[in-house]
Amino acid sequence: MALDHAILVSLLEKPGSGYELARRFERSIGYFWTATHQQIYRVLKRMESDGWVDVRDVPQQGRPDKKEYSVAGPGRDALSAWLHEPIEPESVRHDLAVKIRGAAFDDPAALIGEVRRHRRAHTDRLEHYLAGEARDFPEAGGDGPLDAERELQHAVLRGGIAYERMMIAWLDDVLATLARFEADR
Amino acid sequence: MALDHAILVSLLEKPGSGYELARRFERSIGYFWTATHQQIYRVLKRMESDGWVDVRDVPQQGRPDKKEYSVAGPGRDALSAWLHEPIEPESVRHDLAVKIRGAAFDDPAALIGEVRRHRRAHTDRLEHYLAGEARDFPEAGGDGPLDAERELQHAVLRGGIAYERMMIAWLDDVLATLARFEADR
DNA sequence: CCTTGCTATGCAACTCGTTGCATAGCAAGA
DNA sequence: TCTTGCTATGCAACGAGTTGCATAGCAAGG
Repeated sequence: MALDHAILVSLLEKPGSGYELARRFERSIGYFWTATHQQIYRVLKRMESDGWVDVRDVPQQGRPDKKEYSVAGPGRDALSAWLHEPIEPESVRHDLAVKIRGAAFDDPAALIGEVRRHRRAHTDRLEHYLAGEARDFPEAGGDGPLDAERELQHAVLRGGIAYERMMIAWLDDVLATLARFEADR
Repeated sequence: MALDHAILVSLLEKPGSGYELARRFERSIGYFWTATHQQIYRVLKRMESDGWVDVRDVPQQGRPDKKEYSVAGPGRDALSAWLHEPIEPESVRHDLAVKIRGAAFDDPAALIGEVRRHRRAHTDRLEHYLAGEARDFPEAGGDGPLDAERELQHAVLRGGIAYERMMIAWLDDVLATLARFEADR
């Protein structure tokens, strides 16, 4: 149940409403954890009734009021406990890999368009990450004072960058493989 | 609902029982798609009643009888239809990334052990993949006759290998980052 | 005024995935 | 003989995640 913890981390980084959290899950946090607004509202409600988060009604002008959530003591404790217990290395799920192996029983070359589409999605994400890195972490290598929040966010972002680069290279490999079947038909 | 399709692909590669499928999902298929035996039995039952797969009772000596499933026409059609429709690039879920960002609000250096554990899991998997590659795809580069099933399985395996190598390098990066906080406390 | 569109929150129903438990055949060793 | 352990299948309950829908405030433009 790491959605709870992902929300707690996000609220520790910056308190916000369910709506704002949902937007973050489309961006920064969402790079390694996805969630819809439904899930988020439900979890926030549960965490509120468990005393993990505090709520504050924030009137706004020009837009509807919002409920701003922030992490309370018990929520912090729950997060800390989770951080100190081991978790299983994640299990991966790649629809595309299923498709690639399945293509052997259909028309391999027909997959080329789909793989190209995915490649484009990954190059887009990579560019997005790199732009974010240039914007938020400009002092590359300049070892200033240790800011845990910044340094660790940067480390996670570097992971995202490495992942996208790996995927692009692999999809090129797959495309080269598929091309051999195209020449064949 | 790609579990259906993952099972169909696996049965096309080789017919088998629910139990055998569950074992494959711990190994080859499981590298990019996980499933427990419960899920598998449930899906097989549904696909059987939908006519996607055929069943055959296979008596065995020395062990309990089994039901061997194989893909029927409608199942093949369903797979083919899925192969030809676009899918969304997968959404990733990395508990460990949540932990790393969360560690900023706890004790970063306390994560070192956990990250090392994950690194070990990934080096183990990498070695396992490489052994499988050496065993099943020895003729590296030797462009023999085009066998779609083999070539595409190999391409997917290369993806797994690239993924593990990327993860190991990134976890080393994370460990170096965390080490700076250890020196600090 | 009316539509479109963004912010903001939520319910209900459903499907997918996990966990615990149960049963049963058979082999091998203590 | 009794236990352990692997093969083989399955039910029941629960929790996580998805999808469709609903409501409402407010702004901007046609």
